[in-house]
Amino acid sequence: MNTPPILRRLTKRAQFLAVRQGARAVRSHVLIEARRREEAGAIGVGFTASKKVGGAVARNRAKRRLREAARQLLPQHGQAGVDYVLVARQSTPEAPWAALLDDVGNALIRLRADLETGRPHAPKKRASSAPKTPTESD
RNA sequence: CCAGUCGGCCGGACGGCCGCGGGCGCAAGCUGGAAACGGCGCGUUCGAGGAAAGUCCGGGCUCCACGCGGAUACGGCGGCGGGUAACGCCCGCCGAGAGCAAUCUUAGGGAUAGCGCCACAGAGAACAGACCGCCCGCCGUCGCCCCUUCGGGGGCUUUGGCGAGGUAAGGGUGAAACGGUGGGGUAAGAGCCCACCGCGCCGACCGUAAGGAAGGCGGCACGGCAAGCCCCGUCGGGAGCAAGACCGAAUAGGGAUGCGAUGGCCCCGCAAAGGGUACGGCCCAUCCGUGGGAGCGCAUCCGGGUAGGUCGCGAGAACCAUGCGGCGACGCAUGGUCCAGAGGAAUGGUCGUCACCGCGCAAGCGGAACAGAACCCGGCUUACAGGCCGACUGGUAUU
RNA sequence: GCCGCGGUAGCUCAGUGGUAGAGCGCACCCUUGGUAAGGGUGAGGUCGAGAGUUCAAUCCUCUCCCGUGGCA
Repeated sequence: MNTPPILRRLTKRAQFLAVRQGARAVRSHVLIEARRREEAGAIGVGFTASKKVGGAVARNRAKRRLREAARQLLPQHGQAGVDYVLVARQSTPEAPWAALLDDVGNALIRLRADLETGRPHAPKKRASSAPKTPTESD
């Protein structure tokens, strides 16, 4: 963990769709999705804001704040080899900065726990590999 | 000072710390690479708007179509003159309308080129019409008066009926009813006549023009809708940077060449058997035979093209200053400046000071609009906290 | 980013320059011992919003709002 973690941005639509199949953590100001990639290495991170958040100005602002929060917190709480997608919610542009940081950090910690403990079964349930492998019992 | 009208401008400022995107540069350092060069890093510089928005017009640019030109169809525009690359935009002016005024609004060609529509109400609605009413005539009638040869006649008045009579002033309907007011006139009325107003025609003169207009003539006729069809004038080929150009993986498929394997199926040639025969080894060719092709496999190469990538992509109808021309839109000249360019998309986080607004005696607390370039430019439209400047109008006060 | 289509009753849709309609649904009544079906009656509309043209606009024109589809 003392090796400097390399952040890599997710840019392609396919990457975002893949992360949707992983674990997720919802907080009042943010929704974070995470999924372990096949190959290890850098921390992947992407940001997204739908039109529900607001106009172009509000969406840009939400993504900027999420980007800054990720810049501060992801090196500590993120895991190498995992892709994260931070999704803006309606309160993201106007939320107090401390509360937003709290939500992001909290969600990242929770996701790390989920990925480590629940990795054998929990992620695979939703994983995109499900269609290929025979469907497990629910 | 109060109320109002118009035009122009701004859209918080400065500074710490940590970060972001583009350009340029880089001695050393880390890293990839054979190298060229690149990544990290370091330095430096630039980094959203007045609407970046809506995508409603006009252009540039690109591709497609098309001999030029013109016509038709379809669509846009529509007072006149000017500005402009162009416009449906802007400026000035004209006409019409609103306002005490400053000023504002105005899709504003043609209704005797033609077609169409004008509901309901109303008597009548587009070559108009006559319900009530008013008047006249005829016949009757209540009352009064006059004349009388006593049969009746005439006049005034009340009222009723009839009329292929007059009239359109009044009532009433309607968005709109073949001018309005007053007077004369008449049986009653009427542009029937007159005055003024309105309307129509002509029009000296003024203006580049739209148009204005002294004056004259005409008793008055020609309703509205063309953002209904249409006519006239004028403009327009279509699509759009997801245009378009270039590079181009994996997989599948296409083509060329070579090699290999060829049992069957398919196609072509030969013709032994077989069959036909006009008796010419002339004709036919289902299996077997034989030669070839196609098909099959492998290799190499070629072209299209998907994912993806590169370009298109910003020195411009650019901006700033000054001067000159113009009422103005704008133009010209000189000098200066370089000013965003991504591709899940760059301006954020935090702290401080000042300025603005609200609350509060105060310390202080809270607020700060509309909104994010995506090929570029000129307009229009729409959204918007707060503030600044200038010009003008009306009122009030003072002089 | 560019281009197109649509908005009428709770729902699905007609409609035309002068009256706003149909089917389903809803309410009440009849029918039935009681429902369903059937029959009858009725309620329910800023015709997405605002301007303009017109005597008159759901309709014609312009601007805005919302929804929806296509284009590499």
